Amino acid sequence: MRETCILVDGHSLMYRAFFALPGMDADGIPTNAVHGFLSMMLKAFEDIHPQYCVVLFDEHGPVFRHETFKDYKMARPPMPDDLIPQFDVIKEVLSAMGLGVMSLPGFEADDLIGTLSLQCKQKGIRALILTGDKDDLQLVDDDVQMLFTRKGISETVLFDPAGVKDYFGITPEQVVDWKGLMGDPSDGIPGVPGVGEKTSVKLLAEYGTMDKVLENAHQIRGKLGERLVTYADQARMSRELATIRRDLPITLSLKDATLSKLAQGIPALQKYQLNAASQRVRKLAGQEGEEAPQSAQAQPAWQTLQDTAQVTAFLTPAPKDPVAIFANHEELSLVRGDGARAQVAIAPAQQSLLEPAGGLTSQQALQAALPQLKAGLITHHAKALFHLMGLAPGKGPALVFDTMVAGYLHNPQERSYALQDFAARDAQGVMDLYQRQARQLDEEGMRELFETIELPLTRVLYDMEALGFQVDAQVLKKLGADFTAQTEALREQIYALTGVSGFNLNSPQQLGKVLFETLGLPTQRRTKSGYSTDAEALEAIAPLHESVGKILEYRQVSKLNSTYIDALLRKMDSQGRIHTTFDQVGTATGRISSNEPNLQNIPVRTAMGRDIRRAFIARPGHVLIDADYSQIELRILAHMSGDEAMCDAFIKNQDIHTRTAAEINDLPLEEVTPSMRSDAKAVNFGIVYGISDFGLARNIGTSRKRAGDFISRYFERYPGVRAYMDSSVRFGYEHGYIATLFGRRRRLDELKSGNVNTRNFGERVAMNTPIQGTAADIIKAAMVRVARELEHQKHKARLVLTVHDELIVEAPEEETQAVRQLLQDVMESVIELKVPLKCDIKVGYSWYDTK
DNA sequence: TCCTTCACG
DNA sequence: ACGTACGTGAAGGAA
Repeated sequence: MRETCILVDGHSLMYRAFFALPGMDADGIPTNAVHGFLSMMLKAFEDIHPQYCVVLFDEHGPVFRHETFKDYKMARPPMPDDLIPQFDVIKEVLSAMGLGVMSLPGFEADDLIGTLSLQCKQKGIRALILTGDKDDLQLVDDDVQMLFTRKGISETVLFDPAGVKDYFGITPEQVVDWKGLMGDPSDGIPGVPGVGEKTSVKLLAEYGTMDKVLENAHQIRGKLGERLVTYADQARMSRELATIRRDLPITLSLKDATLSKLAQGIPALQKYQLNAASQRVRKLAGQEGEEAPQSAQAQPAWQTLQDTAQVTAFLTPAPKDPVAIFANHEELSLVRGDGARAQVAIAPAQQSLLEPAGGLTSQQALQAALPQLKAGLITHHAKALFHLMGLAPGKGPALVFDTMVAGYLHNPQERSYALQDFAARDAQGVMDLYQRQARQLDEEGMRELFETIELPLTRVLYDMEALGFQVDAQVLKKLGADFTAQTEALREQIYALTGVSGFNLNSPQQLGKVLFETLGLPTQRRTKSGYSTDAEALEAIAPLHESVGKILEYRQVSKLNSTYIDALLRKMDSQGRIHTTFDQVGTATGRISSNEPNLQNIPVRTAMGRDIRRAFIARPGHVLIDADYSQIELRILAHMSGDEAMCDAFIKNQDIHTRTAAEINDLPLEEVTPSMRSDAKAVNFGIVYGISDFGLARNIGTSRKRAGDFISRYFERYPGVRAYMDSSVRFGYEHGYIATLFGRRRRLDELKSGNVNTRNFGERVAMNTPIQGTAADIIKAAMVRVARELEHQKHKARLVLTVHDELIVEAPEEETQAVRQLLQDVMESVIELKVPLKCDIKVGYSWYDTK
């Protein structure tokens, strides 16, 4: 295995840690930054197990003017007083731990990192840069990776070249051009005023390099073009400032940077009362000592495979048992292609491991392994692995177990399902985890849910992602032009009507000032940071000033433009299709979510927004078939509560909102007015959410008392519903979790809280989750069966999207009738409840036409 | 990064 | 007395 040297940007990490953590001190010396710094560094040690580590610091000494541009940098904010003394503390501790600590007068940490990473490369050692500074992304290549800290100090992401491109939309080579254009105030780099992260990525995507951007600046329309011309020189200078040097007169001394003497730092850690760090160091040092002799005996030797033939040989004859594969893509699905390390463990008897090396990429290794996986695959985050393999739709190994999905079923509320524990971060670890989770699923009664729904669903979702949804770019562009014209006209009108021009309409803060201070309109609710300017607040004052209606309209149109037009156009592939990513482990209730782009919130409620659905189309010769469950949540409520009146309504196929209105107003169905039905509809929704009189009152705009009356009438007429809700809450208190009809669980820690609000929230969750979650179970089961039936019946039609209670299939025109029937039959029969399941099906050439 | 706002079920 | 409907993802501004 290749050796790894971690290069830490001490300056960047100390800043990150200082702002991320609350103040703390040891005998009057602040240590919060030291504490956070060590926590990040030790996390990297635990996860990666590097052999070497050097920490680099800035040193602002005499500067040689001819050597560097950096003394031209703008003034930076001064270092906080509490941070300054912490640098001496951290340097003392790091030196005591036997790690490398370096600085060079006149240079910043990133130049030292640039230089040392190059030296690592030359020695054949993998360099791993630990930093919170995006500047260093320019150093990333096949031998140099970067661990980037996010969310304060709690999370790191591993970047290789493909990961950089995926995440930031630019290549490592483009980083200096990118920084040059957008600047970085915290680093004293001016950039081009008015050009931020988004604009610079867009410019580089279009022109490739800064030089090309500046060459073509005069052709770029509007303010942006002007600024690029005016500030061209400043952009070029900024690029120089952002360029990291790799030729400083320093030498990497590996023997002065090993992790073998970590334990010697423990006294220094204790001196500053850094107890958590001290414990972790003890463990790291102890493990090293204990594990080494053991691994030489019990652990199988690594086989380094250089080409696909060796991979095939390694897996020949094809294993009779499922093969576990670990690929370190799970951090954020970011590390792909060359960067991903794939290991294969064959269970249970023959415990060999392999690691691709040399010119062999893990993608090639995985593809070579594919035909040999006849007994199936066990892995963590199979869907991402399928993408890595480039699996063809419907092809590939049987998925035997997915440890990420199993982890999700065990607790659907984890923030991340990345394999944290170092022991699990290899193929054997995945195999061990699988054994443990399989037992756990049995214990928790979720084996069937896992095997018949979630696991096969993974494959269905992969095929949907890979297939994508056809989009008509022309329709989007036309709409975008209309929207842009409208926003510009509205903006001018608003400036004229308010008498204030030039303020940023997208800023709630500035807008609030204009409406509530300049114009003196009555303030509505307040938010943490000022006046509330959301649609509800604006609607209340709309009659008082003509500008307010225009602002609402502006908001609507600019939202459509920024969220749907630009984003979707950017996501189209060469075939004009958009590939969302479905998150199977992202929601607390069991629903699937969709991201990058989110195709589950494409507008439908307003006419203007709904037009966007004209761009979502079927391929030539195909149609879209859209099937949605009618009132699935209320039908589930009827079933689970067994309430007689509610079941009766569905069995008689009555309109449930009309029936509810008739019940609570004590009228025959024929005498229900539209307004009564509308209120009853809100009550029905409220029931599913775990109703309160306050919430209902706000929603339908009535008094709290009247809302309360509605609710009591409702429970009088549907007594079974009340009994069911009570029993759900009681179950939650007794067991600490709540379950769906299919046994999916959600923990209810909120019910243990001493805070009433938290507990009330827990009770609402106890009422809502079984309903929302059962609906998710049902549509997931339907998806698995639909996909299976389409294949068995040799149809070419395929699922392309799911939106919670809706499935969309793209079908050849000639299959329309058959597939339409298939969808309806499968969806309505996927489970038999006390009331019928009903779905509505529409066919069209665009999603708009399936309304 | 956090907050506000708003698109969907 | 006190804050409230359930579940998501994305954009833009402020700091």
